[in-house]
Amino acid sequence: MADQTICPKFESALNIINKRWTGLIIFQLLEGAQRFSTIEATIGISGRVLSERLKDLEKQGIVKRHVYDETPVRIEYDLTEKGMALKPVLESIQEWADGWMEIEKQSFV
Amino acid sequence: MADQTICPKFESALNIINKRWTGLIIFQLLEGAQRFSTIEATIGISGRVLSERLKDLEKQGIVKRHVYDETPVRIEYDLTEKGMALKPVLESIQEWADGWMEIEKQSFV
DNA sequence: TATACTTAGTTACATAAAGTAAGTTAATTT
DNA sequence: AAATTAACTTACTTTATGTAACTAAGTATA
Repeated sequence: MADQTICPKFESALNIINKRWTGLIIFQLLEGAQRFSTIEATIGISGRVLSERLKDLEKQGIVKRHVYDETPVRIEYDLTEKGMALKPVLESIQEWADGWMEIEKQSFV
Repeated sequence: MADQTICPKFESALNIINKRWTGLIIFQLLEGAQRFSTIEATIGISGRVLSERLKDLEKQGIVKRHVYDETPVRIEYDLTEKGMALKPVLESIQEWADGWMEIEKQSFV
């Protein structure tokens, strides 16, 4: 009636990584610290969900929020060590994508 | 106003892999071919969504559905070559989980 | 000085995705 | 004949995401 065999750490990891947008957010931050609006524009996520995700990721210790008290204030997000440790995951996805994904031509409606 | 820098193959790959349950389904099938009800019970997904996911994954060429015409009929799902190629992805997630995930004690409500 | 713009969000509401539970079909066991 | 199992599907509910407008504080523009 319930799961048995699956490693709970693995399952929790999937619960984080497998959430919509999380992969792309982390991928972006592997490039270096970025501002809210930059992430928003680059990956095409809505502000509402980006805000939600960044808070989750911060709570998970994957992302860190930095407030630079300049005028105007600058806020940047970057990866913690735990977050950086996800690099091989993203790389393996990239490799799989290179080897196996077809680019579908988008038909513009 | 829109994304620029992200590799479209990578993005499509993430759109598949990052869907809820997909990771766990593939992880299960890495163990070998399995029946619908086994996957359902093992990972705790609802039948409705499992049915949906398996169809998607089949369409993507990641999973293959096999009908064994015994009585009663037996249906099994397994990974294609493309699906098997996701093994390193799941392994890298497992490694990250081992290194960085804390097990939260579940408080039963 | 007033108006408009930018950043980093939040809020309210609409739509899409996932969960729940019951139903279906065909065959099998009791 | 009634109950059970497998592999789904259907109808309905709850949750997640998208959209758009709003806020606050500062900056630039007319």
